[in-house]
Amino acid sequence: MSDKPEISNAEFEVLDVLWDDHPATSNEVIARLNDKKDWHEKTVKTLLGRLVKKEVLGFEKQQRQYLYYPLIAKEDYTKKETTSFVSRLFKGKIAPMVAGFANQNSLSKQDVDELKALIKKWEENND
Amino acid sequence: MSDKPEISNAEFEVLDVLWDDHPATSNEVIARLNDKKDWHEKTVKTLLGRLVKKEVLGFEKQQRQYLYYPLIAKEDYTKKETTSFVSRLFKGKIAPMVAGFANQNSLSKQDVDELKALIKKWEENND
DNA sequence: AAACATGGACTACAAATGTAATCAAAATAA
DNA sequence: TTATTTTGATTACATTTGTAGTCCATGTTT
Repeated sequence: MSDKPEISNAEFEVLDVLWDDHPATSNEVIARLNDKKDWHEKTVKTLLGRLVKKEVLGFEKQQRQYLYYPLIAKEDYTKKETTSFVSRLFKGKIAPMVAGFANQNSLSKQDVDELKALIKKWEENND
Repeated sequence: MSDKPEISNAEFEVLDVLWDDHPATSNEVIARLNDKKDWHEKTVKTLLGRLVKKEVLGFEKQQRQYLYYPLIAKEDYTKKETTSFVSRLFKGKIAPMVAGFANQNSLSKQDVDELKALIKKWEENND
C-alpha cells in the first residue's frame, strides 16, 4: 500500500527543521538551516522539492510562496527507524544497544533516572 | 587521519556475515547470504571488492581464492553508529530512544532485566 | 510601465549505490 | 592437452544523493 519514504541524510536535515516548527516557507527553512549547515539556497529548495515528491512534505500556497509542513510525524519516523536500527545492529535487543551506548558515551544521572522510570512503568503494566 | 568507512546497506549485510564468522571465501559469504538475501553471486563479489577498497575488509590469498576478514570490529562500528543515531534522532539522549522503542516493540522481561543490570552497574560506578 | 528581484520548476552533473555482466588467468575435467 | 569452469578484476548501467544552476512567471521597485 504505502511506500516507506526512504529519506536521505540531507533530506532529513530539512525535514527536521520542519518538525521543529511548521508550516514554514522555503526561506524560513533556509534561514534555520543556515545555523547548522552551509547549504546553498538552491540546495535546500531541491531537497524540499524531493521531500514533496516523496510525499514526506506537503505544502499549501500562500500567495506566491509555499508553506511546507511534514506529512509524517517525527515520532512515527523515529520509532520505525529505531526498530530497524536495533534489529539490524543488535538482533532486535535493546539492552545491548544501550550498553554499547553507555560504554561509548557517559550517561547522566538524568538519563539513568529516565530509564528507571521507563522500567518502573513497564513493570507496573506487566505483573 | 583515518577516514570513516561509510558502509552502505548492502555492504553492511556482507560485512555482517563476516563478523559472524571469518575468515571466509567469497563462496562461503555468498552461501551464507543466500539464506537472507536473494543476491546474485556477482553482486556479492562486487560488494566484497568495494569493502576491500574501503579498507573495511582485508583478505589473504589461499591458492586462487581469497579469505576475507573484517578490519574493523563490529563492536566499534555499532558503538559509533549508535552514538550518531541517537544524536541525530534523539538529541543524544538515550532514554527517549528506549522509550520509543519500548512503545513500538514489546519488551521482554529479559530485556528489562538486562536494562536493570546495566543501571545497577552504572550506579555502582557513580556514587 | 519597464526593469529587476524572487520563488518554484526543471535541468545538471559527479559520486555513491544496487545489481550485475564480461574478461582474463588459473584450476580442473575430459 | 584442450575445453570448461571458477575466481577475482574490470566494466556496465540505472537510480539515488549531494549540490547547485537555469528558466520562467509573478511580484516589486522606480
